[in-house]
Amino acid sequence: MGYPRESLSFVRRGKLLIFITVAKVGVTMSEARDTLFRYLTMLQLIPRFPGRIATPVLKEKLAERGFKIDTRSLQRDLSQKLSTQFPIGCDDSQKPYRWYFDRDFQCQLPALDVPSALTLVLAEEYLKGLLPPVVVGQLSPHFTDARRLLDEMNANGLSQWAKKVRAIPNGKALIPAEIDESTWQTISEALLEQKAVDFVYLSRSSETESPFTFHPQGIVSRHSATYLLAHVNGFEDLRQFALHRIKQASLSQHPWQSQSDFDIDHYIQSGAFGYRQGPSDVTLEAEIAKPVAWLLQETPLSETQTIEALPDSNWYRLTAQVPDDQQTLWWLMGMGANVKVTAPATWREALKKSAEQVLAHYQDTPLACETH
Amino acid sequence: MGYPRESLSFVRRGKLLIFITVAKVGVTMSEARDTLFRYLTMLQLIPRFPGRIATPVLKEKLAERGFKIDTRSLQRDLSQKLSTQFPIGCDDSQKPYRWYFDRDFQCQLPALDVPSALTLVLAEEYLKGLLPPVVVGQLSPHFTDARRLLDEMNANGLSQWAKKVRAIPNGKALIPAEIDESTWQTISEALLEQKAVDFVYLSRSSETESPFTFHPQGIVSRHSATYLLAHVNGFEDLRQFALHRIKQASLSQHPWQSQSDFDIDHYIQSGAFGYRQGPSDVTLEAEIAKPVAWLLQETPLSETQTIEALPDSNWYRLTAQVPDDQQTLWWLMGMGANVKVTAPATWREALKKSAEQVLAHYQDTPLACETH
DNA sequence: AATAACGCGACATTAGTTGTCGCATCATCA
DNA sequence: TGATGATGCGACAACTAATGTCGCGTTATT
Repeated sequence: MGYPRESLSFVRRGKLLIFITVAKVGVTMSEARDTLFRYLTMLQLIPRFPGRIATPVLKEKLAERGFKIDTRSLQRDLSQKLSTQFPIGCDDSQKPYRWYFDRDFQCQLPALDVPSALTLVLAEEYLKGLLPPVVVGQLSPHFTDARRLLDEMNANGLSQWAKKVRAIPNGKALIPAEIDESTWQTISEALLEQKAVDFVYLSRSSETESPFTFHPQGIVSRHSATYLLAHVNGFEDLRQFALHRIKQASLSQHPWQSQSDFDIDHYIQSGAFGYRQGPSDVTLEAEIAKPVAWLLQETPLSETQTIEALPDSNWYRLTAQVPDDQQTLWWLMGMGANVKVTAPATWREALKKSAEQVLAHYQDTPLACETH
Repeated sequence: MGYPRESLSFVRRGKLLIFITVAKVGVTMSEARDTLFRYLTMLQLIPRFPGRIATPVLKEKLAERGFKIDTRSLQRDLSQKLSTQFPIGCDDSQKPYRWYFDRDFQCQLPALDVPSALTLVLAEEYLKGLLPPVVVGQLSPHFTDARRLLDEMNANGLSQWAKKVRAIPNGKALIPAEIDESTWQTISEALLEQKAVDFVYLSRSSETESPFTFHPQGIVSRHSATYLLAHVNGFEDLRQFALHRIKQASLSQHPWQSQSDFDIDHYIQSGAFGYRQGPSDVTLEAEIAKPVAWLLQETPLSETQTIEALPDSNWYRLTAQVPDDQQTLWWLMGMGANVKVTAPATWREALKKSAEQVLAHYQDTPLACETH
C-alpha cells in the first residue's frame, strides 16, 4: 500500500494521515510546522458529536504529535478559526470547554468523484437490508455526502439519480433487528479494545434479565441480525448474544479474558449459526433449467464452474466445486424445480426429502405424513 | 438538513463543504480569506489519481469559489506546500502541469471512530459478495482507512480485529460478475450527467459485437450482477444491458434522449428482472417450525407480523402482510419443510407444485412425472 | 474561602504569505 | 521551423497572519 517514490519522504505522525517531510524531521524533529497541518490534525482529533474533547486534552494530544503549541493559541484556533468555518460546536456549560463536530458533517479529502458517489448509493441500498439501522446510520454521513454530491451535480436538470439506481437484494430482505446506538458503540469498542463489558441480556428462552460481565471475542452479522460472541465472566464456553437483546451495556472494570485458540471461521463452520460446513469442497453436479443457466453464466457459483447444454431440451448440465455448506443447499432449494441435483448424493437425498415433506404439508389427505 | 443554530452563519461555497461566515460575505463578498481554507478547497478540487487537474483550471475553479489568487501563489502552494505534505503527485510531462491525489489516499475530516470503522469492515464483507470487485474497489480507500485505524488501535495487543468480525450473507453468495473500471466510470458518469454513451455490447444470444449509441435511464444491481437500463439510439423501447458485457464504453457526442415517463420501480416490479410484484400486499398465513419462528422474531418479515404458538407442537402460526413478489415466494421455498403456507392459496399451490416437480426429478421411477 | 485551572482581550514579535518582476522553458500554430 | 503566448520558477519587498506573553475575570476544586 503506498506511495512508490514519495514513500521515503513521508512519515506517518501518530494515527493521523498527516505527512511531514523527512528533511524537516531531520533538522528540527518536532518543530511546529505548518499551521495548516496543525489545523488538520486538530480537525481529526475533534470527534463527531456524541463524542467531545476538552481543550487541555486536545493540547496534550497535539503535543504528542509534535505540535507544541501554547494553550492560548489553541483556544484562539478553536473559537476563532475552526468553529467559525466548520460545523464545530462547543459545550461551554462547564469550564474546560468540550469541542465536537456536528453530527452529520463529513469531508473527504480527495473529494468524492461521481462513480464513488454512485457506488455509495448502491451500497447503502444493500446495507439497509443487511445491518441494523443504527449501524448503517453510523455511515450515514458518508451516504449523505454522496447524495449531496449527486444532488448538486444535476441541480440544473433536476436531481434524477434517486430514480435511476436500485439494488435488488439477494434474497428476501428481512427487517433488520433494531439495536440501540450506545449498545453498538460500547460493544464495538469493547471488542476491539479488548475490554470486558457489563450488560443485561434479555434471554430468549427465559424472560430473565441477567446482568453479567462478558468477554467479547467476536461479532458475526448473519442475515439481518448481529451477534456478539463472548464468554460470561468465569465460564469457559463461548456463547452468542443477539445484539438487539443486549441492554445497558457499559465497559466493565474486569480485565478482559482472551481465548487464545478461538477461530471465528472455525466457529461458524462448526454450525453455530446453522451454517455447518463440511471440511472440504464437494463437486456439485446438476441439471439446470435455462434461466438458471443464464444466471450462473453471469454470476457463477464458484471459480470452477462449467455449464454445457444438454441435447434435445432447454436444460443444461452444471458442474462446480462448491463448499459443502447449508447456504449452498438452501440456494439449491430455492431454485425449486429449476434444478435437478445428481451429485453429491447427500444433497440429492436432502432435496428429495425436503420436497417430500413439503408435499406432505400440502396433501389434503395427509397420506405420507411422517413429518414433524 | 443540518446545523440548527449555526445554519444562519454558514454558507455553502460552490460544491464544497467549506463554510464562510455571513458577516465576511456581507463585508467583502469574495475576498480571499484564510489560506487554510484555500488549501482545503484546493485539496478538494484535486481529484484522485485516474483524474488530474491542470494548474490553470485549478486557478479558475478557485476563483469561482472566491479565491482570487495569483497564478504564482497557486504554483507555490502546489509544489511547495501541498505536494510535500500530502501524497499528491504531479504529471509534469507536458506544460500545464496536472495534479492528482495518490490513488489510495483517504482523509476523513471528523476522523473515523471505532464503531464506524467496524461498520465499514462489516459493510465491506457484505458488499464484496454483492457488487462487482471494481465497484467495491471504488470504495477501497474508505475500507483501507477503517482497517488502518483498527490495525493501529491494537497495535500493542496484535491486531486481532480481522479474526473477530464476520458477515454471513443472506443467501448463497454468487461470484459477482467482473466489469472493468473504465466501464463503470463511463457508465456512471453518463447516467448521472445525462449523456449518451457509445459502447460495444457482447450480446448473450448472438455472438455479435454491436457498437451503438445508448441513452442510459437507470442502473439496477441485482444479486451480484449489475444492469444498465437504456435505449438504443433511435429506438423507443428500453432494454437491459449487463455491465460486464459492455466493452469500450465512451461518452457519446449524441444528445441524451430522456424518457420522461420512466419509473424504475415500476419497471422492476413489472417483472423485468424476474421479480414480478403484485399491485398490493398479500396476507401471508403459515405454520412455521420453531427455528423459523425464532428467526422471524428477531428479523421480521414485515412490520405487521404476528407469531403465536400452536398447541401441542413445536409449531407456530405466522401472519404477516408481505409484498406479493417472487422474492418472498423464493424465501418460503428455501425454508423447505419448515414452513407450511396456508394462505394465499396461489402461493400454497405454487409451493405444492414446485415440490411435486422437484420430487418428480428425484423419483427413480418417474411415477407422477408430468414435469417439463 | 482559597487555590488552581481555564477562557479571553491586547499587544509586540516573529513567521509566513502574497503579488510582482524577470527569465527560462515548453506548447501551439502558422 | 520559427514566432508567440503559456507556464513554471527564483527572488524580493510589502503585507498579513500566527504566536507567545501578560493580565484579568470567571469557573471548578478542595
